[in-house]
Amino acid sequence: MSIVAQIKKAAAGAIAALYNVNVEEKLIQVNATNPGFDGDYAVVLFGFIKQLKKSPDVLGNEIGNYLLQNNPALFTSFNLVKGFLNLVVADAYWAGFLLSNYADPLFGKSAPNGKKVMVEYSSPNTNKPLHLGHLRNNFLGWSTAAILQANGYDVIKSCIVNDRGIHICKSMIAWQLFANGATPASTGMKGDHFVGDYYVKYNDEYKKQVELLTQSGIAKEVAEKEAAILKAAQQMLLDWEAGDPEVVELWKTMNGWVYAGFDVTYKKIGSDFDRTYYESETYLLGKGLVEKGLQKGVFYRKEDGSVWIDLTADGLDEKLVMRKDGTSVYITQDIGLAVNKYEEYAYDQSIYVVGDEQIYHFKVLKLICQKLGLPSADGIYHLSYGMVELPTGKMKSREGTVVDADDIIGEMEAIARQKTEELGKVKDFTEDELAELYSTIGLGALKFFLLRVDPKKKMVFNPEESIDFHGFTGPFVQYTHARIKSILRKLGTNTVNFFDYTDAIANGALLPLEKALITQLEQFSVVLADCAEVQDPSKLAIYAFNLAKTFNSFYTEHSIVGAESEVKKALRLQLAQLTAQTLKTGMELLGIHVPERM
RNA sequence: GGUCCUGUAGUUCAAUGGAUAGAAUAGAAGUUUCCUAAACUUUAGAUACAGGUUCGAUUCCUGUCAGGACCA
Repeated sequence: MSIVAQIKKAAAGAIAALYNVNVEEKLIQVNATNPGFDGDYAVVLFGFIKQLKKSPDVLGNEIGNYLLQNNPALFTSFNLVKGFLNLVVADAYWAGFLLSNYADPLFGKSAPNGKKVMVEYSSPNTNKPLHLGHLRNNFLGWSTAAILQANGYDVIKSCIVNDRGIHICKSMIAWQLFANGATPASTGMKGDHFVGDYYVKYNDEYKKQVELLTQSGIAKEVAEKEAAILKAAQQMLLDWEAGDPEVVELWKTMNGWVYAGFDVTYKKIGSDFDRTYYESETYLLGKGLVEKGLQKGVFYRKEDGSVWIDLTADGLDEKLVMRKDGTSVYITQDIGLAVNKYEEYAYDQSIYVVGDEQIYHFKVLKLICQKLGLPSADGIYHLSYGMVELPTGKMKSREGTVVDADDIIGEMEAIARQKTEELGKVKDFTEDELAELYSTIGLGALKFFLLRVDPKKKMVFNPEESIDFHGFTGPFVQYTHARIKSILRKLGTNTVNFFDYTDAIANGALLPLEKALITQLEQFSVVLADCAEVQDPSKLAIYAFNLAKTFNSFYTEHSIVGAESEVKKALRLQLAQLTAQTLKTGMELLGIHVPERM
């Protein structure tokens, strides 16, 4: 049990014993004692002074004395500052904690809890390569899945590929018109970039055609609908839906190119999926549910034949679920897919990692599923994240300000190389080892940068700052890990006698930085559980950074090799070992590797 | 028109209703015969505005202003 949980339990016990009042442990506030005051953790008393009709001082003294008498192994003293009961935790307790955990490879993680969670993330369109926004999605989705898994959940990672629709038809038509049979192989291009270029070409041509039509006196709104290339793309979509063999063949070919490109990027960034859905296989799924909804009276049909649901009573709008021509809309497909997923996996929760522009969409999705009485409904959860913006504003593909995923990864690796060469610390590495290190550092910087911010908030990607490897960054944490591993290699944990030194740890034996490090390590499992509960990896990134920072201060101040006693040497070595292990676990859960040397 | 989100140092980000609002970076000043200086130490600098609830508000409520997203 964490120290905070133990204090809550002990405080609740004290109140029950002293005043015969039952207080829920959850309602007892325990904070870290502020620096400048004596103590480790503080029980906040304000909440009880009314209920127990005692002044903070009287209450604090009574509870403090009771805690001391009944938990002599845990607390050594207390003090009162205003309404805060500051408790000093015994140094021997901290030492005992360290001794029993320093060698545990599963430190911080939880046993299986029997709950099944599906995490859907990435969900690319197949008409263009991935960009920075997709990276935030991928990193967030992968990391959330990993964190849930570490907390005992059975996790299924899934992906829905938007492989059909007007967007891919636009690339297809442009390829037919302009490519002269060129392929990724013939041009030496990565498939997703190749297809993306034809999507750009489509838009250029479309603009040109609209321009020409407008000049010939046609109104702009009409021109935008009548441009020949748009008509051709729309026709192609109809042909695709009708199963025209030639169109389907081209569609398969071009999607194949894109997948080959995506595979390279996914492998590079470490995104993987247990189950991949394709929109071309799921887009008809929801149709049967429309009939069911009509029968149940959840949906209604308008005069023109279109089908709607009225959500105004829930503060939303009326929402179209089927067009008058009988084709379904996005929301209908999503309902169908949700049902499908539930039938396949019987999940407790289904998390959708999707941008915050779709908050409304997911509200509607969940609500409709609930009204239809689907068992898949209540587990639906939209993990929304904010857009990634540039200092100049939003990324706009039309203005060419989109940061390409492959480009930015390449840039980060190049900087890692440059920096590594400047410092010259790994001159004995082979080419393969160097390449791996550059990838570890470059991707580590990028992932950390995108994950260190609360997912819900939009964030600004400033290329100049983001490529910094100093301060609150991935490489900072990686460097701290490498440093510790260097010490462990030199000292060799086998050569040190790890005797049980708890008896030798008198109160006050731990120096401030030793204690700061050990208390921070003790919080790891709590932080990890909290990350899973609120589905927010940024807390883990912040924790890892703070832990590394504390270690660096400790490292500068106190020698491990030249410790003043055998007890301190063993203790500090274990501290270093557990810190390295915790940094590694934490970073791996963010999808970031930590190097042995850098 | 309606719904929702966000406003914190110059900048990018923190802070379960709790003590003196933390970091990073940029700025200023330092640290290497000593376990990796991608490090460490010191320094200056912020809660958009106005009310309300509370023993206590960056946090909750109302309004204003600013930025953003979505629905038809």
